[in-house]
Amino acid sequence: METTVKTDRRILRSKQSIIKSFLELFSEKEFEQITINEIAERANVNRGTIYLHYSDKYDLLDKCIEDHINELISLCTKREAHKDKQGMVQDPKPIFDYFRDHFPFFSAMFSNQRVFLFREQLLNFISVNLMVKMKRPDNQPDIDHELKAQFMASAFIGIVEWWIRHQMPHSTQFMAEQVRNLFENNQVYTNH
Amino acid sequence: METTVKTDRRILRSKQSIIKSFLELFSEKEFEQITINEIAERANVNRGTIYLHYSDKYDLLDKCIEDHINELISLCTKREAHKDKQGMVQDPKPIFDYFRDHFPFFSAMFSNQRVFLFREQLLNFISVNLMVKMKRPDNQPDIDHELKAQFMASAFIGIVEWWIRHQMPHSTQFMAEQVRNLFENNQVYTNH
DNA sequence: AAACGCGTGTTGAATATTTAACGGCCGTTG
DNA sequence: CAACGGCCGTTAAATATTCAACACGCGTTT
Repeated sequence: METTVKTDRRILRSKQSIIKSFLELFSEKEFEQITINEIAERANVNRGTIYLHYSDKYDLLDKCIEDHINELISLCTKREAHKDKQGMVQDPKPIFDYFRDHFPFFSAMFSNQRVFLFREQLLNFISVNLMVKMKRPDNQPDIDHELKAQFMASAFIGIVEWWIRHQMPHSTQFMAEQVRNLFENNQVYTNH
Repeated sequence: METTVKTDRRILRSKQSIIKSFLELFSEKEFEQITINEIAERANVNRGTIYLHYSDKYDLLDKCIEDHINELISLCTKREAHKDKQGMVQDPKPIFDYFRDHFPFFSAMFSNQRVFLFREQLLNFISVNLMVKMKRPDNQPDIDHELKAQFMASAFIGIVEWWIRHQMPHSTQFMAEQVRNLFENNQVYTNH
């Protein structure tokens, strides 16, 4: 509702630059080895500027993850509003497109020790998203919805991780079809 | 000699950003259609900032060309200092590497009406570079050195332009070998 | 004709970022 | 132990950039 008071362009550019070089470094070396100095140097940003926006490199990593999770969320909710093709269950392709378009980030995430932070949030996002899709009256022997969502979400992430780690060997279209079939087989979707 | 008083990082980042989006636009549409507003918008830079560094879009284009010409010059002179492999005649590969590494720019240059500005400066750079390589006592019927340089430089640019326009169908290594042979056949190089 | 939209250059005040410096901590080297 | 180098996190003053607002020209619409 409230029109977010357009943030100063300098802030946008600084953050962009900082995040970009941080992710580069993140894919090159161990997180613990990365130094604020390096990030600033590569981003052509003063060291102080980083502290102006992030309290330390852990915070920086958190913010990066947060940003992408939020993007994914808004991607889903925006599409839900659009009536015909709802959410990530009926058409997972846009989700895969997003993964593809930000390959450097997700690739770095999946090939790093600190993946746990990330996986946890991603898993939460997916399972919540699936939960609401399973509200239909179920004539099957009652399987707990939350449990099932967790199960499917974990499976979904497993596939994504495999896909990213193998340099995206299939198109997003193909992946979307596969996932949709898997979902259908497990009766996740809602309508008739 | 004088250590250039390290320019403010904000200037560096702004110029980088401006030039980047300008070149993007340059490869997308006709130069005359490009507007300062567009450049600023895409670069996440205030319109005023562009005027702070460039007087108008023509100046901006000039500066872009100038930058690359200077890079090429310093690339050659630096290598001349290094004794064993001198200049662009004995080993043109680094030159081709530079073209390859800045493909977007040169590609835009060669596929645009305004190529003339660029070609003129590039031609001048090459021919001057060749001139100094032809100082040797020549037992051939006297062909004017300047004329010959112009001739060879034009030929060189022709090859580069063909290579860029065709999306670099050969490796820089291969191109360098070809060019070196052509130079030798025309007795451009100095030492026995 | 007047009114409008759109791009250009240019200003002044507000603000983000830079620079250079500080003190502190830690690991290495003498 | 002392000295050093490297990174940290923070500060004050200098500076580049932003924003919003001008006035201008120019083509289009009313």
